[in-house]
Amino acid sequence: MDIDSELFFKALADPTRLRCLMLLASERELCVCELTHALNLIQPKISRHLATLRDQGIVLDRRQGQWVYYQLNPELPAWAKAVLRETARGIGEQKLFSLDRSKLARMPNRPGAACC
Amino acid sequence: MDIDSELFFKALADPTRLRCLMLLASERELCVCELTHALNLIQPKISRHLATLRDQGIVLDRRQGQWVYYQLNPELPAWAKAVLRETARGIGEQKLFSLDRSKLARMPNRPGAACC
DNA sequence: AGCATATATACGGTCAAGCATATATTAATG
DNA sequence: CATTAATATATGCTTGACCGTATATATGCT
Repeated sequence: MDIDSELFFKALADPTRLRCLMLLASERELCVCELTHALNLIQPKISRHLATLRDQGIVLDRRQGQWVYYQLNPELPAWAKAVLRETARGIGEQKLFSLDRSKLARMPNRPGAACC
Repeated sequence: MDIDSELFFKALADPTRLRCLMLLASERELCVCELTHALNLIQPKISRHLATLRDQGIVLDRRQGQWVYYQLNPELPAWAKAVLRETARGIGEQKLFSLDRSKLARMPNRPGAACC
């Protein structure tokens, strides 16, 4: 698969999208409401940013019932995956991103395959 | 050294800056006129973009006589260096970036330590 | 000093990207 | 079918980034 490097970095250059991607890098698959809760942002904002990531092929979406799950596109070129991996490794421990993870971990009534 | 991840990716999200960084990743040190020639862009544009890279600590500048040389900041955090390395490996062979390199290689009267 | 070259900055204008609010769509449930 | 929950999109607005042109600064040379 091929992506445009300029668009790829533009995608990472927005804090909301970067936080989503960092969470997706550590959690495999998340639905919009989980991301909304973890980042503590309003739903249309999350949805809009996920749409731009999807339009660029950076994430895949999958509808299951009322939920839409997003994951990193496994067909991203190797260099793009490496960029995401190295970035997660490098900044994942910063307060902002750790808090997102713990907020998600503490979310009540998480939907998803995990629980059923 | 520490950098802001959002600003870092914003820096990579502009084609002029990305091309400069890709060239610097393969050439160690380049002056403004070499970059101007290689990318075939007007000088103030190159200069302005290099200034933003410098202000963010992504590159270092060094004046030598009438020339100002730029290089990747060796004190960038490891993850940022890895991102640049992986990106160069991944997209360096695309036409745009190869052409920049060959344009540079063919530049007449290149200044710099190389020749003296 | 005066000119030429290399580089940096200032200025004014344009356009894209992001935002919040409001509304539409889709699916589950009663 | 009506309602609720989850998600997506539309709208109007604002801000910031980038651009080209013009000008300033700095260095070297004669």
